[in-house]
Amino acid sequence: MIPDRSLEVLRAIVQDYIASKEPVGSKSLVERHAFGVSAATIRNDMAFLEEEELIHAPHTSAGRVPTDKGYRLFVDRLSEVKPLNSAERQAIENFMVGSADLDETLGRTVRLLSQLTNQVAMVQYPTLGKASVRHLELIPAADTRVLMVLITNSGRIQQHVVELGVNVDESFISDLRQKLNSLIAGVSLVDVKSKVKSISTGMTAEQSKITLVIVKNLLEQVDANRQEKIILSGTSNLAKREEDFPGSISPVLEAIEEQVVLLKLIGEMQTEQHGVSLRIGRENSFEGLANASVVVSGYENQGSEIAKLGVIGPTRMDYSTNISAVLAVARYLTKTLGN
Amino acid sequence: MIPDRSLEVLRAIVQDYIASKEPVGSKSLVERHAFGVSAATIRNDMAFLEEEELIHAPHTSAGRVPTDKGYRLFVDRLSEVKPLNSAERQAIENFMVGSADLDETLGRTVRLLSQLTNQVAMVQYPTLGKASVRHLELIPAADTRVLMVLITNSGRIQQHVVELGVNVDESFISDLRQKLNSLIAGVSLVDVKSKVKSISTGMTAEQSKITLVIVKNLLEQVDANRQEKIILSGTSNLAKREEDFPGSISPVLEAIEEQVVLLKLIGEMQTEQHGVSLRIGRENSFEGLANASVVVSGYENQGSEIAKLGVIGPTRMDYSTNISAVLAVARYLTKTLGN
DNA sequence: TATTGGCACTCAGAGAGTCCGAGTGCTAAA
DNA sequence: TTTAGCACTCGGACTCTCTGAGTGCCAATA
Repeated sequence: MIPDRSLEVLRAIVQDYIASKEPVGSKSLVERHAFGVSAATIRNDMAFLEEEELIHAPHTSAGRVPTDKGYRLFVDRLSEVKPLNSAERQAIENFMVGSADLDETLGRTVRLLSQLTNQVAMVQYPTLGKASVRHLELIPAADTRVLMVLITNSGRIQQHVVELGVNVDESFISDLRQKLNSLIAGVSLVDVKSKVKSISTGMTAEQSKITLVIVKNLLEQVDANRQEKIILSGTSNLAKREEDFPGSISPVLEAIEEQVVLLKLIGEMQTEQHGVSLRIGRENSFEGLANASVVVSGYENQGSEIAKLGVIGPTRMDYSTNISAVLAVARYLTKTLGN
Repeated sequence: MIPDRSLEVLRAIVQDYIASKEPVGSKSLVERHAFGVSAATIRNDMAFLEEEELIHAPHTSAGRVPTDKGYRLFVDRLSEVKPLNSAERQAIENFMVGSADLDETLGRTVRLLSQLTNQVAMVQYPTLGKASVRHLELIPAADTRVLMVLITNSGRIQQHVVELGVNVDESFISDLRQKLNSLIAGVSLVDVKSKVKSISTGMTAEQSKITLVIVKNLLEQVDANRQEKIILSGTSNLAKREEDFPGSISPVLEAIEEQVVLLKLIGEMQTEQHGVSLRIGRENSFEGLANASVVVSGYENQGSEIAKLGVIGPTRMDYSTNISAVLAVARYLTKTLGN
């Protein structure tokens, strides 16, 4: 359908455009690439590519710029994943060495990724998955409220305020805490539900009611808020690439500031080929990201908890480099979290 | 020293410039304000203000723009703190109602503040202060590491990875945890040090060594990392005010992305008059914030833990409004945290 | 049929020139 | 001390022109 040489021309256009930020014309194309044909021939190919909506001319007497569709074809069929150079691999090693708890590891990871790619980097917190309960703490807060803290053996800490509706009986809460801990400490999160099933037997109606509220919230913690958090780094890289965002970077900043938006975005993206998932320009369902591309890959925490990380940048980004950086960091994070 | 009318002229210039974003000239000044004198007189006053470096002309035939020094005089002596209107007060009420744990309360606060001011808002986490220990958890992580989690009665949770240097004996760690908890649970943070003093008596040399490492880290947690965290909101507001930042917003984004920079900045700012502290333009020691102003106020957590919150925006910001918003939100946060 | 050289055409952007008017400083009179 | 008057300045807006990179098309060529 699309002749080989036309594809080569598309690849050359994407590469040159990414490098120069200027629309690329037929003449400079034949100068910089050894096609073995004349500029006129290239022009025919370019006319064909334009018909296919893979490239687009900003105005009559300008060169061509890849469309979203063009970038998509490029990453799917034309680009090779470029292995990291040794300096970059070294940077990863240096950055991650001596990593400590989950928060810090993820924090370092997101900084690393933004530095490697010069884009905005994001890392999603891992899901609960197969982790087990380490400790459950109940802290009476206000009159009718209790702060619940759940600590898992993978080092994750979740907290939530439970509204009881009645005044807190501190000693009862303390008993309940001990009882709950003896039931679920060391128990895999997925098994918590069955363990706490009959906890309220032998209690007064009042106590039973409070217990049920707390258990319900505990199960919500275990079950629901799995992927609720994303951390970002390198937001200022957006401003440096301002010229790549027609209009303003404001909508992009707004989009990435909203955890909800990012989580939805990441949630929609299923890993495709090469282990990465990619949204180019208007493929993103968010208007604000119409000029942005998102590269995402998955990582694993201790072989079971899985989440995603990636970068966000202008559609005019260096896909090969960014894809390989995201992949490498995802692999490295999986490895770091594995032990 | 500076005649009254000249001060009035300065006030008018600041107000008009904030409203219009245009350098303001003598003629438009007399039109919009009832000075009772002619433009020529105003021009004389303006020449005087310029000599005092309170205003500055971008070029010969343009109007005048306040300098940092001019803004400083304005906020110190000329502006009145403008009380919030009822819609704004309503917004605060609505926003904070049903707030729950510390994280969520601060999260809501920072969003509220950015929405009220249309600037970048920041909230610092409260210091440990007079809180007391609720629970200490020790979780063996890797071979030689232990994850330490400290929960206080104010709902704050701190975690830290402790490197022991030797392999972890799980049962010993478990014993140690119980021992520590029985010693310090319910104890005020400031008293923790004396309580754990002689914990290692009766232990083997090996155990004692491990214990000391852990206790050292515990005390560090209690003592050191008091004000280590700041949360931000409304970063995209910067991009909307792009024209107010000559050059690029990139340096500003960089500065606020660095927790260290923000913490240093906030740390340097001691509350001055009206209960707020203010840095205008180059008064900030960070080059990247040369065109930015920072408004900060303090708030209290349960009458003892104190921290700061504020906004960052262009020097050409509406100081009256922002100062009152920061003050109101700080007061409201103190109230919310009080119970 | 695919490729090529040639050619007329297009048009954004850079540069030069002009003009306008808001704003200034100065001076001399009130 | 204030004011009216006036000459002067100069950024920004506007127009005009020119240039050259780039295009599409066509007829000749392999």
